[in-house]
Amino acid sequence: MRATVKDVAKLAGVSPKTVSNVINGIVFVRPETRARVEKALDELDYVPNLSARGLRNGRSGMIGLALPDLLRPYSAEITHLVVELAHDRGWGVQIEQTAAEPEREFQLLSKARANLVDGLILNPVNLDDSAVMSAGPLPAVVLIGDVDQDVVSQVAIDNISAARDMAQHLIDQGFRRIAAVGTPEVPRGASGTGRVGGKTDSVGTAASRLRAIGYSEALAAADLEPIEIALDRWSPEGAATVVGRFLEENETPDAFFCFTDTIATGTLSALWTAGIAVPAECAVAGFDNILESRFTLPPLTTVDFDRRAFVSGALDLLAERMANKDTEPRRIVIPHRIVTRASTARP
Amino acid sequence: MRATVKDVAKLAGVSPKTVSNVINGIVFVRPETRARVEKALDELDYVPNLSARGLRNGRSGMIGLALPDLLRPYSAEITHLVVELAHDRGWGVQIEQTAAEPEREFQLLSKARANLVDGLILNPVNLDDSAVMSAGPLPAVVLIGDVDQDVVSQVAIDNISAARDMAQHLIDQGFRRIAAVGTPEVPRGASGTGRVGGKTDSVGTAASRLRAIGYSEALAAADLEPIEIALDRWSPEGAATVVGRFLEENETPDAFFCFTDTIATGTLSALWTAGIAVPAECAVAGFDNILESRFTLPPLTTVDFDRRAFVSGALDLLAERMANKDTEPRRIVIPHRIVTRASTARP
DNA sequence: TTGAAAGCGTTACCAG
DNA sequence: CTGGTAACGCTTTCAA
Repeated sequence: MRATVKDVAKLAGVSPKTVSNVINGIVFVRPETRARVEKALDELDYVPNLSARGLRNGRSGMIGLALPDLLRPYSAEITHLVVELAHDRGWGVQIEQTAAEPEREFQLLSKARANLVDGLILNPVNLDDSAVMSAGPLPAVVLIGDVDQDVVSQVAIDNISAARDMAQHLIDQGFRRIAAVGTPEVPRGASGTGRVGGKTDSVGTAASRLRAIGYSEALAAADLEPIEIALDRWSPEGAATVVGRFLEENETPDAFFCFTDTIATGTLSALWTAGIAVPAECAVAGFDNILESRFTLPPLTTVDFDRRAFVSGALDLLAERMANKDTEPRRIVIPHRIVTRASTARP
Repeated sequence: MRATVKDVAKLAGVSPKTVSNVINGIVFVRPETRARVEKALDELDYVPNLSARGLRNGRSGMIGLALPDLLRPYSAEITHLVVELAHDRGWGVQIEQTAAEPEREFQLLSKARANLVDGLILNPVNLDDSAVMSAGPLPAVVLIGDVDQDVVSQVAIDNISAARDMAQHLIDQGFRRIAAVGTPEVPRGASGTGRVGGKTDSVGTAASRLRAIGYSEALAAADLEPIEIALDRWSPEGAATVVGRFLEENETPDAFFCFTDTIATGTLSALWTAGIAVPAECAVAGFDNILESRFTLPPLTTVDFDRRAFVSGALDLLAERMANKDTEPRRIVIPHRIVTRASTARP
């Protein structure tokens, strides 16, 4: 059995409270006593029971991180940073995946892992403002992504303008027939968004919708015809399949604007398979600037933003909410920029 | 304030025990009483406090997952599967990263997150058998990777023979000058295959050492000269830089055997930059068969193993240890195979 | 089948 | 500066 404060106290000849004081190191303890306690601590190889501590002071020292799909390199980058930066603050990270079941987001939001996490960073997919609103008394939550709501704090990039910028970059390069890959699966028309709880079908993720809007706006402004290629899931295999089929059935466009770098990976593969040279015959652009996109062939033009600032901002906001639930929700927008690489070089 | 069992009990006009019985659903409760309790549960939006439950039961319902570098797509795949399969067993997953500080592995091993996790899946890097031995009374731990020890349960692939098989595949394809990328950073001096004994300083990760051994063995058997390109970190940028420099200073080999697919990504990029065609002028092979390797240009020949079986095995072993700490440590070896794609086609 | 009470390991309050 | 004691919310003896 593991040693407890009582055991340590007994061995050191002090009370449990004193041991606690030594461990938490806030209160002044006489150096001599402290030494005795520390010796006992060491001797018994004392490890605090975090469940007990969590029960007592109402905080577990853990935060939750909920991402739609952990399989993607983008998720890996976010996870990596969250774990690293949370560690610096002394927090552990519990990880969850939401895409498998739509209601999971809502569950996490309303229960926050039943007090086992002190706060939650949620990258919502299906969630919209109404869902957030109706979640009842909220735990400390920060959304990462771009959801139109002001109930909880949020860190985001401006998806619409980023997509517009990228589409504009492609237009500026002289491309005319510019296809978007990764648009929502449902023709937009119903402005109402997907509602969580299984009542309405999802019409695509928030990011997907917003990027589609930015793309459309830029093309409309240049009087170009949009070409939308929908994807049910943002995976390389999905993109390769769908784009491959598109290439068989359609004239090759001047450029593909892929809504993530992962999609671009699949698109590059499909073009390669079809024997179409990039960028000579067709350009490709991505979104997110994942680490690997510098090493695709050719290297990928993409939308970049400071991921560390992004995650760091999320943790700041979370700390704020955890310290005081009554603070106004804040929103941090991280700037973005187009990183130009060979994949969109002028033919 | 959140509702507790007491509140629910009061509202339903029963005792806390009955509420507990209803929640855990093991003991028979009269349907009528059950209904009343469930109504109260619902009405008060009761959420159990997992810290309290954890304190009482001695189990938190969470496991830890510790990987060296969360940034890699390989880590994302493992994480994805662990979260998914652990979820099926009703476990939450706490995630940790170990590569940043070498002692972290040891800490995790000896403390297991101070009882906040019931078990730990650890992918060791620096750990060797002596470290495992000396960790003292062990929590439920399963190692993923290939460490030469039999103190704790382990799931692994046979790295040596997998690397040998891949090297042999390259030899069979007719390549003679075959370079390995990702070998340990050994101070050259020890005999060819830097074998490492118990206490010696680490000279690279376990996987790196074992793969180097398999590679050397195959080349030696074919009477070929090994060409080892060491890497301090298995990243695409590292590989691109080091291989790029290698290409400037040396004659291009017939093939690169990269010790991970991530390294292969960087290698392909370096070859592309140098204007060397793959596989026409130089072949490239990887290891792990990450999702993206089907979509590199050209698609990557690599070592594949059933990742789901791998993770599922790890969870089985962990469950075994958690249920009964006195069971013998077991070792599961997952079979591997070479997946042949265009990157190693005969010139 | 249900109720009362004890206790898991910590920390906080209040004495001394 | 330190010791006793209570309490966090839950589950689990034991009794009824």
